[in-house]
Amino acid sequence: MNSISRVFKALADPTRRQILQELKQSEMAAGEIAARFEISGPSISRHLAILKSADLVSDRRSGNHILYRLEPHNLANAVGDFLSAICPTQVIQQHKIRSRRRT
Amino acid sequence: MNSISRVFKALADPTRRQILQELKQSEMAAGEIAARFEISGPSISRHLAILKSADLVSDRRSGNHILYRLEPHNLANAVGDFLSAICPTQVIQQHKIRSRRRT
DNA sequence: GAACTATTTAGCAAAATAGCTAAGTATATA
DNA sequence: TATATACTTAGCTATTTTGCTAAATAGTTC
Repeated sequence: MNSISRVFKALADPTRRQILQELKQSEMAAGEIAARFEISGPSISRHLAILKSADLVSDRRSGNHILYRLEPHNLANAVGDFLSAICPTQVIQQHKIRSRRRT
Repeated sequence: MNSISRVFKALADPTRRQILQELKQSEMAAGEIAARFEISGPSISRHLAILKSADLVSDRRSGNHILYRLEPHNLANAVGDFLSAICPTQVIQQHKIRSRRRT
């Protein structure tokens, strides 16, 4: 599966999108993430593996914990490239994902 | 299912993403779209229904044909809102989905 | 209205997805 | 080294998704 497919597949699940939201604040241990959801630890672990394989998060071990961190560049690249390929520039400009109007 | 979920589910399939790309040029009849893919007409018809239920395309009848049209605003809104919610402004600005640098 | 064209809907099979529990791996600590 | 903690991997089930063909619907034309 190619990169863009992995990203959009990863984003198709609401739990995974929510995990990304949680990680926006700061990196978190897998267990800490799991504690914020109703579903089981192993299920969250699998969601994290899917997010990681899409390069939307990265992980690192810290002692007994595994810390997950959002990788916003990869998210912005994949999704942004797609948007840019589909939507006329004008539409993107009209939307608030634009950067500041004047620099 | 809510709007954002419908959009991301719709975008999860590569055939559907490609349909959106094809529609970027101009509106097209269902059969004309189907002709560009290997898969059967009924399967394309279902993909179109999914894209429509996510408000990513609209359709209108013209005589014997049903013409599908890209709805880029809905695409930009849903995906853009999500990106804005997850990625720091800085990351979005660095990416080319930003609008022109200076106006 | 009968026949033709364009498209969708129905019904089915195969594959993918997401959930669970149980078992395995890795690190920390007594 | 034994035990505890934190996660992941394996193996299973239920559900959803995607593809197909056949049948139904909508509009056009003779």
